[in-house]
Amino acid sequence: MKTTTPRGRNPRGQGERLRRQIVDATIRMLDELGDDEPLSMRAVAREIGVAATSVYLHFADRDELVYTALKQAHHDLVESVLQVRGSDPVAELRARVRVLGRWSGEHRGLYKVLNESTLNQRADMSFKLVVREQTIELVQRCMDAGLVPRDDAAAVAFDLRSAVHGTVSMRLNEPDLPWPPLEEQLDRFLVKLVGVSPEALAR
Amino acid sequence: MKTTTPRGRNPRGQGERLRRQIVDATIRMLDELGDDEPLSMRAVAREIGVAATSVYLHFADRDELVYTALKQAHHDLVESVLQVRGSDPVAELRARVRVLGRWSGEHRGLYKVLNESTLNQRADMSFKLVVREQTIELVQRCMDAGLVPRDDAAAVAFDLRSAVHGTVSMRLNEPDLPWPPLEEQLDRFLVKLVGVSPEALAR
DNA sequence: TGTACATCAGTGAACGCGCGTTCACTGATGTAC
DNA sequence: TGTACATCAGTGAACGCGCGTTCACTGATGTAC
Repeated sequence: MKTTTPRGRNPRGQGERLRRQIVDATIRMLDELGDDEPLSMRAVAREIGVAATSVYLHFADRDELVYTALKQAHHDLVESVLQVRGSDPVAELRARVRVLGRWSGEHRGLYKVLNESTLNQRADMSFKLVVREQTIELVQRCMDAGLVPRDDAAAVAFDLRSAVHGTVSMRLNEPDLPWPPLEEQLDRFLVKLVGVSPEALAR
Repeated sequence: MKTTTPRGRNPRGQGERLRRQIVDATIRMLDELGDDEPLSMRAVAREIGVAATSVYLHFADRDELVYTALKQAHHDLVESVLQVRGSDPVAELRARVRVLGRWSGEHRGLYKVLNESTLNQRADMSFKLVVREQTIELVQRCMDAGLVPRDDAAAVAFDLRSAVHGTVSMRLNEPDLPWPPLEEQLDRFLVKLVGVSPEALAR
């Protein structure tokens, strides 16, 4: 689990490299822990083979480090979800939901920390609002294209996000239970909650 | 926040009283913390005005205490959800979902610890399966009574539980966002995911 | 009725640990003159 | 070309803290004889 490079001092002007290593290690460790509280400055430093004090060269305190790492991780997630394109708004919505589902399975701990850690109450996580807005907009586009019944896009998007988050959360928190296939369930949500026609999904 | 009774030694044969106090305090503190990791034996002892060592008279270690408290809390929740009756299966399902929603709002921390703490992966939380089974059974009764379209009851129940858990989880984790009314959303879930007719809910 | 003993419901001091954070420092590399 | 100085990228020792857990103990109350 150690970082690849054997640690030597970075050349002059490259001090930011350590910063990147610290953030990467923090993201990795948060993903393993699935919680922010038990992540320690000392453990991060140990992970990359550096003195604990060196972390303070780049981050004022633990909170700042964790916050930076989460923002970074969330940014990467949003990037991969939003870059998805589809032949029409419904296909795009479906693809996005699937990418989110897959990401959550591949980054179980990060998903938990981002959405369920107590940090949500202690720090400003407003960067998460993008997802909310993008989902509403995309649902609206589905309606505008006449692909799903016209309705309150914000409410429909919220219902969809709730259901998707709910099943993902249950799967992550009790990974040992025998869960039914996620993608089929996501399709049901699109059909039942958004009003996508089953034929549109079969295509 | 302290326990009511000023602490004196319990009379002979009443040693179990302390045990109850410890569990109650633990439940209270877990509810405030919304997480099991930061709960300490010493803090529990402090809370009820007893030596830290006294906790060990009743619990072998921290895990045993937390586990006992959670089991207790879950039992209380299940009691209150399952005792709900309705004039027909649909009314009953709706009432149960509402009770769960209300409970989660009143015990935000407990709901989180029960459903989202890492304890789910470390301890045997199989007592939670009752809820799953009862929901399936009730959905099945709704179908048998011809009140909702016949379908795979297990899948429908799972979809419903996902959606309900999802919205509750989002609301709990970001309590400061301006969430739309919960009960209306729960009704939408009943209509869209289970197939309850809107008229049945209007009654 | 008296007394030795057992049991019960706790207590206080101590252990070793990992933690966040601060402080004064080191030693290589570049820069001004 | 040489050298004093500044800057950069770190380090090591130390602080005080709260924690889980163990250990030997205390002192009131009941019980056998």
